[in-house]
Amino acid sequence: MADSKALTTREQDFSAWYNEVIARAELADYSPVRGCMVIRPNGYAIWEHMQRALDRMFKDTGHQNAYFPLFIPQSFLSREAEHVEGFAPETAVVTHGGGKELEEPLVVRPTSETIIYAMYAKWIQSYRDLPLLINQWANVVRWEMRTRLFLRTTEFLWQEGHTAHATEADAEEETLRMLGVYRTFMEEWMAMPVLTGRKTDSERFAGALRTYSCEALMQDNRALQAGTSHNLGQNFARAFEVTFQTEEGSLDFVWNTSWGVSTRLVGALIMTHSDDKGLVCPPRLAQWQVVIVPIYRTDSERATVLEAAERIRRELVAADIRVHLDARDGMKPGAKYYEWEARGVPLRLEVGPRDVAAGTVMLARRTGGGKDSLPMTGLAPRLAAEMDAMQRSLLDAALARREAASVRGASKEQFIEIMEGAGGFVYGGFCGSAACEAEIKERTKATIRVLPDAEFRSPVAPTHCLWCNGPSVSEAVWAKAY
RNA sequence: CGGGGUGUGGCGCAGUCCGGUAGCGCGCCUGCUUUGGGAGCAGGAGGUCCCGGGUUCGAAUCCCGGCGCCCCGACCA
Repeated sequence: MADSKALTTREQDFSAWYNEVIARAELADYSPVRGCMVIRPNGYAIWEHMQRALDRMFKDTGHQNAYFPLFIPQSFLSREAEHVEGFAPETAVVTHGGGKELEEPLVVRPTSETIIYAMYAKWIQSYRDLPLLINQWANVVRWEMRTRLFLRTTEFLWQEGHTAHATEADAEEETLRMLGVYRTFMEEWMAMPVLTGRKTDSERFAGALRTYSCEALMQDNRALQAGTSHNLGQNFARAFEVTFQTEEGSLDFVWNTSWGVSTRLVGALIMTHSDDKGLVCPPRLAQWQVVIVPIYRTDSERATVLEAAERIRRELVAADIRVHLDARDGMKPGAKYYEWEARGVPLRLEVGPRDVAAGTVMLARRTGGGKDSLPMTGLAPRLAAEMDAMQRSLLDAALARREAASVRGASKEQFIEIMEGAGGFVYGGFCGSAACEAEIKERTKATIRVLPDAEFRSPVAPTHCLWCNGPSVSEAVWAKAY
C-alpha cells in the first residue's frame, strides 16, 4: 500500500476513515466510469457470503430465483403514476442500438416492478397460480447526483423479490415475513442490530401502499436504511392488468409485494463494526475466518513451521473453517499482522519454532481480547467457538452503541440539539402531518426513519408530537440518514 | 446543478508565484543480510506533467478554452 501507515481515525473524519478502510482492505476501487465502482475480490467475497445466506433464507420461505431483462421499455415505467414520478429523474436511457435510433427508448432498470409485473400478467390466470414468489439477483442503475462507495453508486448489485398474492392479507403477511428475514439476516449474519417498522408516506416507495424498513445506526450516529419491504397493494396489478380468477369465479387484481437489499449492506457492515485499524468483519461473513502467519528465521525452521502450519490449515478446512495460510516470503510477520487486521480477518494464528516445539499456536483476535496460546490439538472446535463468541459480541457491542445513542422522550429543544450535535435515534410522538415532518427535515436535516414496530416502541406511548405538540398518532424514530 | 478543492511514474505529493536538463516518499523489480508487531543496504525499471489552442528561442510553469475526479450541499437502496 502506498498510504501512510495509520488510517485517518473515525474521530478525525468519519467519511475519510470509511474510504480509507475500503482502500486499505481492497474492498472496492473507483472505476473510470463516474459514480460506478469496482468491487474488488475482498469486497465481492463478503457480498457472495451475504448472497449465499440470503438466498438460502429466500428459498426456505418458498421463493424461486429467475432473471428478467436489464432493459425496460420506457412506456412501462409511466404506467404507474407515482412510480414514474419517483424513478424517471434518475434513469439511464438507451436511445440507440446497432447504430440505429430505437423506436422506443429502453430504460436501464432502476428496479424491475414494471417488467416483472408485465410478465406476471401472462403467467397468472387463476387463484391456483398464486402466490407467485420470485426473486432476482441483478444489477440496477440509478443516476444519483452524489455517490459513495457501496452506500450509493450509480450501478449497484441487489436482489429484488417480487410476489403476487390472492388477498391483501396474504400480501401483507409476505411483506412482513420478508422484513423479518432481513432483520434475522442483519442480526445473525451481519451482527448488525436494526429497528423495523413502517415508513411514513413521504419516505414510501414510489408506487407502494406501504413500505417497511430495517434501519441501522452507524458508528457516526447516522442512520442507514438497510433493507425495505413494500406492500404494493393492487397498484401495479392495475397498471399491468395482472388479474386472476378467484375461487368464486370472479376476476380480481393480484396483490403484490417487492423487497430488496443491495451491496449497500457491505457499506453498512463496514460502518457498523470497523475500527481505526481497519475493517472488522463478523466471522460468518468473512472471506477468511482464520489466517495463519508462519514465523521462522532459518531454512530448516521455515520447513518445520510451514509443515505444521499446513497441517493446521488442512484440519481447519476439513472442519469447514475458511482459512488462509500466508506463506509469503520476504515479509516480516508484523507486516502481515497489520495487513490482515486492515482486511478484517477475525482470527489469526501465529505459528513459530517455539510453538511447534511446544505443540501450541498463538491465537490473536481481531476484536475483543489479546493473544492466547492454544494447544494444536482440538483447534477446530476451539476456533469455531471463538468465532461464535465474536459473532455474538459484535452484535452486543453494536446494540449497546445504538442504545447509547438513542434518546426517548426528548423535548423539541433537546431534539434540535441532538441533531445539531451527536446525532443518533430520537424517539418521540408524531402528529402524522407531512407538513410537520417536512418542517423538521428542513430545520434539522433529520427524517423519520421508521414508525417502529411494537417491540421497539417506548413503554409509555408519547401523547404529543415532538415538534408541534399536537396529538400524537404514532411514535416515530428520527435520525439524520445516509 | 450550487459551493470548495484538485489534476505531475502504480499511490501520495513537491516543483507553478518568478518559463531554462522532471524531482521526493511509498510501492514495484534484482541481489545480499533479515523475519515472535509495519526490515536494512546496494543496484534498477517506470512519466504524452488532464486535453486543445496561444505567447516564447524555450512551457509542468504564463494566457485562452475545454474535460475529469474528490469533498460539502439539494436527490436517493
